[in-house]
Amino acid sequence: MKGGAIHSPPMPANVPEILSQRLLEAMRSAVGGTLPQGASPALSPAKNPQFGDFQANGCMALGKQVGKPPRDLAAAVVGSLARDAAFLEIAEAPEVAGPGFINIRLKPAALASALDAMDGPALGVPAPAPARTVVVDLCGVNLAKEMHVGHLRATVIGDALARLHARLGHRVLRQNHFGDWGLPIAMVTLEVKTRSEAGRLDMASLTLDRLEALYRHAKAASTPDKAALALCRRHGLGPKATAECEAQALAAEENLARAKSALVALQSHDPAYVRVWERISEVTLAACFENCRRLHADVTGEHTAGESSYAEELAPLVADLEARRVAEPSDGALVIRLDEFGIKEPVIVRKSDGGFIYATTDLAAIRRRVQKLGGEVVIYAVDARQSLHFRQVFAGARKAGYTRTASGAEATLVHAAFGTVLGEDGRPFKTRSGDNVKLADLLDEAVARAERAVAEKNPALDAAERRLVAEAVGIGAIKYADLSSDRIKDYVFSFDRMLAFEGNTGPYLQYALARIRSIFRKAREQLGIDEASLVSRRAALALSAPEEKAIALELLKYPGVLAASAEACEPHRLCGYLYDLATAFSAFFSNCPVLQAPDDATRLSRLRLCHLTGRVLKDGLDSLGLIPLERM
RNA sequence: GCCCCCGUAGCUCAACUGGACAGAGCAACGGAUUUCUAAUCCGUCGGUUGGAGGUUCGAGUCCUCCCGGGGGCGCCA
Repeated sequence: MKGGAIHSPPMPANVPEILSQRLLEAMRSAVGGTLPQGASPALSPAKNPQFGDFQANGCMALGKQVGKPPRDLAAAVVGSLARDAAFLEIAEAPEVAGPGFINIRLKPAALASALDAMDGPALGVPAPAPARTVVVDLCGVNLAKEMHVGHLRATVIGDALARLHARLGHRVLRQNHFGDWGLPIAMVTLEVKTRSEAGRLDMASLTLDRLEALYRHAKAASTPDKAALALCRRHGLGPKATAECEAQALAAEENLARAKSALVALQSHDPAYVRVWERISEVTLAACFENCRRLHADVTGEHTAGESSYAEELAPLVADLEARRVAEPSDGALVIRLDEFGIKEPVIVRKSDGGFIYATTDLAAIRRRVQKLGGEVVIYAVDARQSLHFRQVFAGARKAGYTRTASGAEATLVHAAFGTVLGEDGRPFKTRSGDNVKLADLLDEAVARAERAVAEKNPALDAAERRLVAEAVGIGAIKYADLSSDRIKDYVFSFDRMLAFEGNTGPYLQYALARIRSIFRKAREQLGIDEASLVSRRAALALSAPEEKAIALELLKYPGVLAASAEACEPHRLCGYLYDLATAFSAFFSNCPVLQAPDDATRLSRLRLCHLTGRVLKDGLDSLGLIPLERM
């Protein structure tokens, strides 16, 4: 979704809206005047077709509030609705069921006109009131490190949340919090610099693969092998082994000291170090942006703010905390106590050696995002293992006043935490040797598998299109698998399942859309029917078959699902909805001939259903960051 | 030791934030193709929602305790 999203003007035929209004009115008269705070008809699509099209559960909650039997209240509500002309224009006289449910059946004409009203540019999605600025923290790559499945989730989920909010009409700013600062970074910078100066490394042809190896090497060389040393001492492995261990420890200490001075050099902008560091950064980000491009995730340089970009802000920030006594000394360090937020663990903002740590940077990031970028909502798509860290930092920022927006309101901070990606053995997803799986390799394999499937199922596609389709299907499958289950839970990574064409998968949704597109190609070729004219002529919708009615009701849910999915930061809700819609369409497709419909009116009506279903599917896929396909 | 998250069909996952008989896909079994992509659709089988209490008209969902799994707990990011 680019720039400003599209929105509906106030809709004359917003059926759920009207039903809710009439219900609320009826509830008011049922209690004789004033409703208690928060009373709502709780109107929702019927859970089961036998209960009608919509159900209102509000009378049961109301009964509890006003101390009256819910069934009596519901009976009174139903009684006054049965005399309400505005209500009866769109629905049959409602019924009470069970402990106080109100079941509502729409009149066929009302269903058709609701659908017709939805077929505008916005697909029934209202403009937000008010539109907000939403900052989304996503991706979070680290310098000199390959992206792996953890970054996959942070990127895919974060990008989907950004798209969802943008689709609803909010102003969205993506922020890729790039880990490019700190001691480990200094280590690898020093390593690269030393090798390059010794002529053993060509900076121009530096690859991320090579960088990651150097990073590991540098890190190992600066870490005393305590385990080995302990082993030598405990088991008396002989003077030679012990001496080797001690030598390693000594060397590590020296290397660590060198890394620390490299960090100081970087911090004081020593050009020789900065040049190397910038090159490493460039190589890392080039790979990151290439991965994001393939992932169809909108993350580029303009969305990237390195930790280094906060470096100059940290000392003043901490001084501010100290001056205002938000932070206090503790064992030589400076901490913010968070007891008033129910958090026992204080957050350290300055180490006893005077250095800053990641919590300090995260505070600076919150301050920038809220007070400089104008974020009213800041969402973090970050691993659930950082839950405590974010609770601390959010509370600390609040205590410091960094969450106060320009208008004086408190920004909403959300940790959209996600679980771990597991292999099919139920253990964290790793290679056999225990290393992280490179994201790029994962994408390659998904695309290769998708290409084999496409070649087999649709040999008619030429090689170039097959390649494009495979890319969209393979990558889409991975993304959808990541988005379609509750993000807080761990999920099991399985190529076979995610690339299946049955069940709640990306390919299944893309396929449903491709079938719709195919119908319109044939409609044009064989019958000369143009999709655009279909809409402009507002062909009448006749919803007689159960499959037609089922799709119509499903379509009407879209705006509500989109809003709920964004509000809860849970893309899987939208996924589940799109799967239901695609399923309803598939049932329709096999039972209701469109082009071969019995008469012209039915054909046009069904074509409009296809058109609207296709639009919602495409809009939904766009909002999740999957690529809709004309053909597959 | 303290804190957080998770536990739903053999497997992988849902359940609109407290609503009606807990739903899908896979697997197993049985059907549907002169028709727009069968990459599909329809049906059958499959459940003490980890356990025990509690709250209420109503609990997979909220509270308490237990069991099991994962994670995190100032000076790494």
